[in-house]
Amino acid sequence: MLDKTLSPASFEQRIYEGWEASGAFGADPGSAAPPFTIMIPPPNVTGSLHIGHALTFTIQDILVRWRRMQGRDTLWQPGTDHAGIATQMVVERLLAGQGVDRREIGRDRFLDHVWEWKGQSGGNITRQLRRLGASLDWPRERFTMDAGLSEAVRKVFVTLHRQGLIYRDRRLVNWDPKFQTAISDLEVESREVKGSLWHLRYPIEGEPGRFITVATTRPETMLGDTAVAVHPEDARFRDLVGRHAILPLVGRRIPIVADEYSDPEKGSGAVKITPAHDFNDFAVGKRHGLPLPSVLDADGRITLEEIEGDLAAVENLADPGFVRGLAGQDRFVARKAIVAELERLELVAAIEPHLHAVPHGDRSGVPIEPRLTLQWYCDAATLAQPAIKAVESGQTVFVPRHFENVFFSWMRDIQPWCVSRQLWWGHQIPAWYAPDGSTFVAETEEEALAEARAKLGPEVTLQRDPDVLDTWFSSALWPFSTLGWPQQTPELAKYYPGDVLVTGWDIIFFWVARMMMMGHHFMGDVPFRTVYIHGLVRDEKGQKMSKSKGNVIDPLELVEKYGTDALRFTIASLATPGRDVKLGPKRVEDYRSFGTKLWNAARFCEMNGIGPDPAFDPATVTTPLGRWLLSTADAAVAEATAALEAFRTDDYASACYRFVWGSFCDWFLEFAKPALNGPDGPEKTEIKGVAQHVLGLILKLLHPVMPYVTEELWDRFGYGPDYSLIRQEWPRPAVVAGAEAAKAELDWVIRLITEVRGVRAEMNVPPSVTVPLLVSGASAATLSRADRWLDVIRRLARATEIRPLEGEAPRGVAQIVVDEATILLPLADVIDIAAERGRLAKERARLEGDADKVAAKLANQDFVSRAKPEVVEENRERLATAKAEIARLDAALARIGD
RNA sequence: GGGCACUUAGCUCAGCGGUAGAGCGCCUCGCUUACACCGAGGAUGCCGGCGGUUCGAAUCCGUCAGUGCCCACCA
Repeated sequence: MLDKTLSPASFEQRIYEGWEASGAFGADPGSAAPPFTIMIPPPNVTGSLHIGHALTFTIQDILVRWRRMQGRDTLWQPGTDHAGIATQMVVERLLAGQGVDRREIGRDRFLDHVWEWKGQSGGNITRQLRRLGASLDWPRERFTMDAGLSEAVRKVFVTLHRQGLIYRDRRLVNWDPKFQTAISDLEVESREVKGSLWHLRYPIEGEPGRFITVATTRPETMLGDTAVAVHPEDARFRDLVGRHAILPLVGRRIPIVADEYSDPEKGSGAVKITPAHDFNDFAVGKRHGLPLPSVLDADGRITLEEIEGDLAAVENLADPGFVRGLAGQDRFVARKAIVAELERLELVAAIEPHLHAVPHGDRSGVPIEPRLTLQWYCDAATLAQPAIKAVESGQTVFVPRHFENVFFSWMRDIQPWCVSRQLWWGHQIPAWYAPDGSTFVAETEEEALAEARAKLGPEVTLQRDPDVLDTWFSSALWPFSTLGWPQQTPELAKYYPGDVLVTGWDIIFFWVARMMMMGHHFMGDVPFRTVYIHGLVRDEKGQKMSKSKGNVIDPLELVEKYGTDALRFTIASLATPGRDVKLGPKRVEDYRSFGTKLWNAARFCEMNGIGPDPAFDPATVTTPLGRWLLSTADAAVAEATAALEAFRTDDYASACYRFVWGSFCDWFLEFAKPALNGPDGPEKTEIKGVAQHVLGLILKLLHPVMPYVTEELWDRFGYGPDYSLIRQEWPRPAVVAGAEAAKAELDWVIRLITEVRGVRAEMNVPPSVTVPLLVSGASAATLSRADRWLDVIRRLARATEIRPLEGEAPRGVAQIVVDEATILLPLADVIDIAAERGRLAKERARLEGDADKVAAKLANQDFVSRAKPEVVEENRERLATAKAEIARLDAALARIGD
């Protein structure tokens, strides 16, 4: 016997282990079955499952389980990401707690610590994925820093370098002063900051008492100014172009140049140019051949090294002690000091409060410093071209489609990708330098050395580039590196390109775009055919979840409390493509009842001896109830399948919900009760056969979204060997003989019962009162129908009997119209005649309003001549039906008397 | 500044050219032998505003307004 209540905790773990042990998740490259491939977006190896994971992996698992049931050779490729900065940060913090600084212990020992940490916490996320029910092909699990993937990374780097698509360049990068590394444009986020706009007066050379005022938000960088720019058309400054200003504090003579970058509307109309600390100024500096002195070091502290010459030359112009004293000061401390000093010198013309966007490191949270350094870059613009074409031509399609615009707009204006990071945890760049500065890029040190020796002589020694690659560099290779590339494996041949990539819109640029680039370049084909973009999970109020807000939902807590299936069903129901999902415990609690409903329906079946019957053949079903259920089930299968094909897990969940709850439980099981309670016979046997058949079908239909409870029921009922539902064939819609007639008949019964219930409720007839149904004006077919369904109608409509009305209607009746028949409920004792008359009149008015609208439509010549014929016909029928019903209501009103 | 999305029942959202839908919530009734995480019944909408296209618009086009987001921008 099934327990009275559904308790997911009692079987979830056992079932998952059963599946995994049976190899049900495994792909088989040797099989003839067509593949279905999803590459997991690799979570951080040391991370733990958050609600966003629950969303993306639930969607993926639904697709995977469904395709597997459809007979596809399914590969859901698992793995984890080394997550360079994030992981290094965690371990650094851990060590700091023990009083250890990574710089003290050195690179090798630090990396030992990171590997140790990975060993300790690396299993968390995969254990949690198992709890979610994710049917990943675990034996194929990969890690972005395992030997194979590292080989792929080196191969790609070397190849792109040979092709000129990876190169080293000295230019401004986004420098994160906290992590002391370069980061890519994508890792920078703008934050609105309340600051000030300082108007500084720079003296004009040779004209004592005359100044040019520049406006800046960053006075501390003035030490590195090498020009002042004004707009060429700006009359205010025309006579100053070509002359020089004297940089205060430093005394450097800097040219006043005309450049269109300067905006006369902004600030004072003149702008200081600091080429080494501002991206725009860098471009201006290049145009005018200006020097590029850096005045901030890796920590974001003032350094005077590169302006020593200036200082030495002109020390008489300022207080040398002040400038010297700035050396080593933090940039924000220096800002205050410089402003104070300039104020003292009366060189501050104005200070305006100013709200502006300041770039911050997305992980460090500190303001980013543009800094002139030597880094490795990838020529993304070139790699982007085929990727753009692939989306344009539909080789890869985004779902929903409008995300293609997001993809295009970024890809068409893509900047060189800075791929080097000044970190230790990651793929060390395979580049070696000789003492003379020559660079050797090779997959191994031996190769690099051999090359160097050939070129520079046998004595040469090489030093490896200490930097590592951006984590997303290895992620970009994920769709083929996990399959064994650069080796030509059977997996690579069969599972590339993948079918679907499922991910959130927040990493289209970071990951999707880069996989598109690398996949196309190295495999000659796109990495996936479809990119399914889902939203982000927010709390019930639509707020972003964050630790600081304290509104973070732990998916494992929800699993603990409501069961995995409830969480999965909730997510599936709420996930509309591309839209954010508002989720809270309440929603999961609501959807949990669906699993309970299924459980209880199954219990009912069990109690009535309904169970697997291999001999049952749907084609032999003759009862209207059986045929109705089978055809309704088929419609649900068709709907669910179409929804999954369109990546609509919400529609899929809703189709299942409506069929199971609305059709199977509310009507079929209720209709089946009289037969099930009655004596054995062919009808009872058939109803039981249909019930077990459709219960099995329901379990299959729901399995992708609620794998645990369906598998448990499958096993408990003995539909197949243990843990075999996962391998069952996905149901196909079938043609059911006599489906139309059965539907007409059942619809009639359902309407009759619903109408009777309605009028009873409205007349406040207590459920304990049962009444006869007197039928007037019914056809012979209707009377025989009523007879056939007598037991059901008596039970569900609280009726004593159904018989034709003979002679005059009794006094005090409530009346309902079902098709051609009018049903009278004699309720002399309880009925309020006036209320009944009012009810009928209201119904008549509603119908008349309806009829008038339709009649007006049909009177419109344009409508009749231009609308589709079937629409016109449909309206004619509607009018006729309404009119007939009005006539019957008139009769009913007459019957009721005064 | 450029772009995208959204605005439908109290709440959360489907629907995207032919009679306005679901879940939850709410109201009334009910322990009818699967289920109170239940059953039966009910109320609730100028489908953001204004124009246009169409025989017909919640659905298509334009426009305005509000909301959210992405990209750019340390004068």
